[in-house]
Amino acid sequence: MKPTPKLQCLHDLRRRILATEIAPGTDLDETALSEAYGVSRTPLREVFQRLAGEGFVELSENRGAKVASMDLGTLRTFFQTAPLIYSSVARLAAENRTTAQLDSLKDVQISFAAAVGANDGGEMALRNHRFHELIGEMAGNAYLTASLNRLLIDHTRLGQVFYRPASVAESLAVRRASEQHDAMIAALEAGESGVMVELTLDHWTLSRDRMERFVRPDPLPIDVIQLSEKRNAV
Amino acid sequence: MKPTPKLQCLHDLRRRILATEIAPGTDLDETALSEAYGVSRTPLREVFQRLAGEGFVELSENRGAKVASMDLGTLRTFFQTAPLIYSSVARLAAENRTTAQLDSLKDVQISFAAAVGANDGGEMALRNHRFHELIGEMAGNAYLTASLNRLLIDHTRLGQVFYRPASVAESLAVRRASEQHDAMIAALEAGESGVMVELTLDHWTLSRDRMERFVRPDPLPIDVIQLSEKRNAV
DNA sequence: TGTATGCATCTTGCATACAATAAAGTTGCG
DNA sequence: CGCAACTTTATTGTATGCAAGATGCATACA
Repeated sequence: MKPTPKLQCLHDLRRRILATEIAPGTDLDETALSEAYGVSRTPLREVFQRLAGEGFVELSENRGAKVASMDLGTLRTFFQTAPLIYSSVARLAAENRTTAQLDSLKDVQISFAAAVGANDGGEMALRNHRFHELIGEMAGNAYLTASLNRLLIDHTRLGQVFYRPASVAESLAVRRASEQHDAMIAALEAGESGVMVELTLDHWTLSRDRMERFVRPDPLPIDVIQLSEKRNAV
Repeated sequence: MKPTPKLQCLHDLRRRILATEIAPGTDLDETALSEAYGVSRTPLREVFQRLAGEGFVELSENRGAKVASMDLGTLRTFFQTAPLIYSSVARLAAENRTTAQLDSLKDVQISFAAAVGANDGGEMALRNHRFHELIGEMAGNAYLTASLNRLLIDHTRLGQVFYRPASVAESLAVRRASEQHDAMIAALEAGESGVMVELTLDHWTLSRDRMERFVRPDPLPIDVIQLSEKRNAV
């Protein structure tokens, strides 16, 4: 693992996209980025191609690279697909995980818990991303991993939105999520695929509810009496 | 759609890999291929990156590109995953297909039937590939499509093996597959997702059985009497 | 005032030349 | 004769320069 500028650029772009530091739909300028990362345009373009393959960006002819957008259609398919893939991967992970992978997962979970303690929303989202990415690796199924990683990109980007504010209710949900991670590690270690699947679905439900509440928050208070008076007045 | 040499190269490499004209595991030489396709190494490398993103090839640092291998692990996960993804995609395709997509699908099926008539195994496999790729597009689910397309790559490459010989039993199976395609088109047109899923699973079973029979053929005849005589002789 | 066309500028795409890295072969020494 | 270190060679990775395409603006005409 040597920090060649090209790989550093690749990793940093991934991170920035996941952190929505670069917003979905943003055009990526070759010249500017190549100067910023100190690489020439040639390797940068290869990085773009690779990011495109992973679903981080979209390429179009003579139009350069653009961060993958998240429109209504994307969101719809996201909610449609996530439970299926997540639970399938969870089952396989419990069956196939190696102890080395389990150790890595534990490390990541420690980092995640630390971020929760520090109330660092961005860090939490990224560690959470890595946590689930690792579970994907445990499953050892290249076909599902392709799906999973794309789901995780959008999941993390959506998560950035509501990891930030950290109201009291939110931080409670985050602690709950962290506990679920611990339980998952236990289930994976024991190879209890059934438990793992159930935990994963619970985890999904928790996350989904928070996303839904963000999209459709409680309506602002309406002064009902005033409204009815108005109606009578007319 | 203009035939720029770069895209031509991309498509041709895809075709050759699917046709196992370039065998799994083969190393791809940049210099040789760039000369062959009349493009410089720079765009060719971008093609490699793209093919890697699609799962056709694997890249490794300072080691160039290699056609995606198909070892035992790959096969195992392939059989494990295919029915799940195929049926999920089938359901969505029936719900979301546009008439334009349906027209394309009909065209491809005509080509497929023609290839069956001409007994052209390679062409059959490629048209079949495109048929199922289109169903993936109909589903309109980028996450599942990522999985599906990777499955299809390996499915087509496996298929090349047994599409070739075309014994009497084989050609019967192929005709059966073609009929299933027709039925699928009808189900998609009617939006009958349940029927579509069932057809897809039948289609999978047919394909799987042929693959299994190829991997584990009927054993050679054993002269049992001779063997038992030998045993007595010892 | 609205629209169309031509020009200028900027961005992307490609090829060639050069640098770095890995593989293979050779030579020297034990 | 065998092993090891060094040199050579082949192949990959990177940079720069140029060409082609796209975008935006200005000007002219309806």
